[in-house]
Amino acid sequence: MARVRLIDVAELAGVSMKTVSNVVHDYPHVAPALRQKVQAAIDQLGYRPNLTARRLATGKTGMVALAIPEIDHPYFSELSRHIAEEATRRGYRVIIEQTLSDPAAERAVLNDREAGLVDGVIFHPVRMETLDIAKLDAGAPLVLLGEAAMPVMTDHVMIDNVSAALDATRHLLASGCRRIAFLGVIAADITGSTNQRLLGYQRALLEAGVQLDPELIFTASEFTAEAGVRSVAEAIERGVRFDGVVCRDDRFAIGALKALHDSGRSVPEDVAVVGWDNTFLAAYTSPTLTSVAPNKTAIVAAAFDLLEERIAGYRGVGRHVIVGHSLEVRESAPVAPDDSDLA
Amino acid sequence: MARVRLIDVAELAGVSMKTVSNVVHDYPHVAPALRQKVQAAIDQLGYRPNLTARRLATGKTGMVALAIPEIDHPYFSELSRHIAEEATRRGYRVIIEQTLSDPAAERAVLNDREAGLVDGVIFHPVRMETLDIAKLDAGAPLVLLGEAAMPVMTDHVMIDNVSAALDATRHLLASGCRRIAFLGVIAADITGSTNQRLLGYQRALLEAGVQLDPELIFTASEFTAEAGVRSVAEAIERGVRFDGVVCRDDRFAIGALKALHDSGRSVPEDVAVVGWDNTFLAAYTSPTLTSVAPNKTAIVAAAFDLLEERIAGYRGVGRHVIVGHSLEVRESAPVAPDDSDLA
DNA sequence: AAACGTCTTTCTAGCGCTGTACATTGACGG
DNA sequence: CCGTCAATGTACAGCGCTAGAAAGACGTTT
Repeated sequence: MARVRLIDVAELAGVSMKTVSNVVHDYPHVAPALRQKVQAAIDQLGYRPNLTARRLATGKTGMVALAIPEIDHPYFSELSRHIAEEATRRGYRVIIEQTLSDPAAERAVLNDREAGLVDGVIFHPVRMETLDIAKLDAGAPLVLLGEAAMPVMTDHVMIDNVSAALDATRHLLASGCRRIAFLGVIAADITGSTNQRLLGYQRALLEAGVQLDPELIFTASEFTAEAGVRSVAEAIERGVRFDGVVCRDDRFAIGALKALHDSGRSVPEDVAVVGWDNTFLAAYTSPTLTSVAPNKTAIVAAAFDLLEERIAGYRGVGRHVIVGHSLEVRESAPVAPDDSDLA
Repeated sequence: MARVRLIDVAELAGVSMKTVSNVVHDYPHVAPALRQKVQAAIDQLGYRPNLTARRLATGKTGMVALAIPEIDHPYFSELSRHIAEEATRRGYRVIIEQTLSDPAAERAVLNDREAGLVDGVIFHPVRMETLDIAKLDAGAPLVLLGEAAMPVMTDHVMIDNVSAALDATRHLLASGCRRIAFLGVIAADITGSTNQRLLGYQRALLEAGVQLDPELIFTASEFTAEAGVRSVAEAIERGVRFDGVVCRDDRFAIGALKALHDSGRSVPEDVAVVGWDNTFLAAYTSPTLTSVAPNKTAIVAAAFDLLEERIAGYRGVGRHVIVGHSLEVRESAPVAPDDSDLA
C-alpha cells in the first residue's frame, strides 16, 4: 500500500517536506521550477498522500456517515444515491451504517460521531426516540431524518406527513372512494411516521364527513411487501369491504396490488391504491402506482446544508426543516372516477 | 467532537496513557483495582478513542470500500446490504463509492486504495477493462466483482454467466418457446456481462436447433426499465414476432412486462419472460417474474474471504471464484407450457 | 537476607502530514 | 549601497494513539 511518504518525495526532490506538501496542495507561492521538480518526484515515486495522517493533522475527516435502517429498501437506496451524489459534490465520502432498526446499532451510530471517524452524521432513526438521542447528543454535527425523533437541540429534516396523508386521502375521496383503508399499522412499533400518516388519513375522512371505521385500519406484522399482501388478503377474507387503500409505503402498496389482483379485484375500478415514497417501482407496477412523493433531492440538500453549518461551527438550537412533497398520480388512483379498462 | 483524550483520562485516573490504553483494549495484565479506577475515569469523562489516531498508529483502517455503479439499482442495493452485514460481522465499516459508471470515478476508486483510506476495496467495474485495472493495480487488497475485467493478478468473483443464460434460455425452450428474444444490447457499451449472457442465450438456441435471428436481439439506449419498455414496444411496433424474452437484468424485464401489457399481450401465454438478478421486485410484479438468481450471499462471502487473505498478506496471482446461481421460476415463465389465466 | 522471577505500570519513540514560526533570497526604492 | 518588503523555503512541534523497552513492585527461593 502507500509505501511512499512525503519525506521520500522531499528527499528525492531535494526539498523540505513542507514544500512537497505545498505542491500537493497547490499552494500558490511555489516557484515554477521547483514545483516542476517536486511534481516529477511525486510522479516518479507514485506518491499518494496518506489520508489518515492528513486527518489526524487537520482534524477534518472529509467523511459523513449515513445511518439508515436498510440499504435495500427502495426508499433508502434512492435516498442513498442522492446522498452519495451530493456528498461527492461537496467533497465528502460517505460511510454507510446499516442499523437494521436495531436500537443498539442506532446507539452505536451516535458513538462513532464522537470517535473522530466522521465530520458529521445523517441519521434516519427508527427505534431511538427523542429522549434517547437528546441524551447522547454531544453537540457534534448530526442531522436527523424522518419522524421518529426530534430533539430540541438537533437539526432535523422531514416532509409534512400529516398533510401528505391528507392529500393522498383527499385524492381518493375526490375519485369517489368512501370506504378507504389504511395499510398499515405494525403492532410492536407505531413509529412517528405511521402515526402522522394515520392522523392525516383520519383528518381527511372526518373533514369529508366519512365515518372512521377501525376495521379499515389494517395491521401488518412487519414492513415488507409480503406482510402487506397478507394483511390485505386477510381483510378480504374477513369480508371487509373497501374501495380505496392509503399505504404507508410503496412496499405495502405493492403487496396490496398483489393481494387485490390475486383476489380478482381490479385496480382502480374496484379498489384504488395510493402508495408512499414514490420509489421507482411505482412507475412499473401494473397498474402503475399513484404515490406520495417526498422531494428527495430537497431532503438531501437540506440535510447537507444543516450539517455543513454545524461543521462550520453553528451551535444553536435545532432547526426543523419541512421539505415539500407532491402526489404523483398514476393508474392505481387516477384523477377522476374511472371506469376504463386501462388496468 | 472528541475533546477527551487518552491523556486526560490518564491524568484523572493518575496512571500512564499506556495503562488506559491497556484497559481500553482489555489487555489481561491490569490489576483489577486499577482497571476499575481507569474505567471509572473513562466513564466519567465519556472518553472515546480517536479512531483516526489509532489508524495512523496501527496502519489498519478497519474500513473497506465498496465501489459500485449505482446504489439504487436493485441488484446493487441488495448486494450492498449483504456487504454491509458481512462487513459488520467481520469488523469492518464500509465506505460507499458510487461510480455512476464513469471511467474517471472508477479510476479514482483504485487511487483511494493507495491512499491509506481503506484496508481493501470491493469493486464492481463497468467501464474499466482488464488492462486499465492491471495497470493501476499496485498489489493492494482488491477484489473485483462482475465480468467487466479480470486481470491475472487480481482476485475476482462472478457467477458463470454463460451457463446461467443457457439455463434461462433452455427453460423457455422447454416450455415451448421458439422465437426467443434477448433484451438487451446497449450500443455504446457491450460489457462483458452482456456478452456472456448473449453467448449463453445463443448457445442454447443452437443446441436446440433454433435458427438465430438478429431481429430478436433487442437493443436499448441505457440500462433502465424505461429503456426496456421502449425497446420492446418498438420491436412490437416493427412487427417482430416473439414468444419469449431473456432479459439481461430485472429492470429490463420489468420494462418488458410493461410493454407487453400495454400492447395487450399476456405473459406468459403470449410471451414468456425471464429476468436476471432475482431482485425483490421479481416476486411482486404481475405476473411474478422468473429470474436468474445469483447467489448474492456467496458472492459477498467469497469476496470478503479473498479480501481478508490479501489483507493478511497473500501476494500471489489472482484467484477467480465462480459462485453458484439458480433459476427462480415464477409466473412469467413457468415450468410447463401454460394456458391458465393465472396472469 | 540476597537474588531472582513474574506481574504491572511507566516511558517514549514513532505513524505521516500540517501549519506556524522563522530563515533566506531577490527586487526595489531611497 | 543599504534597508525593507514580499516571495519562497525550511525546521519542527504537534495531531492522539500504539507498542515495545525499561522500570518498579512484590513474592519466592535458596
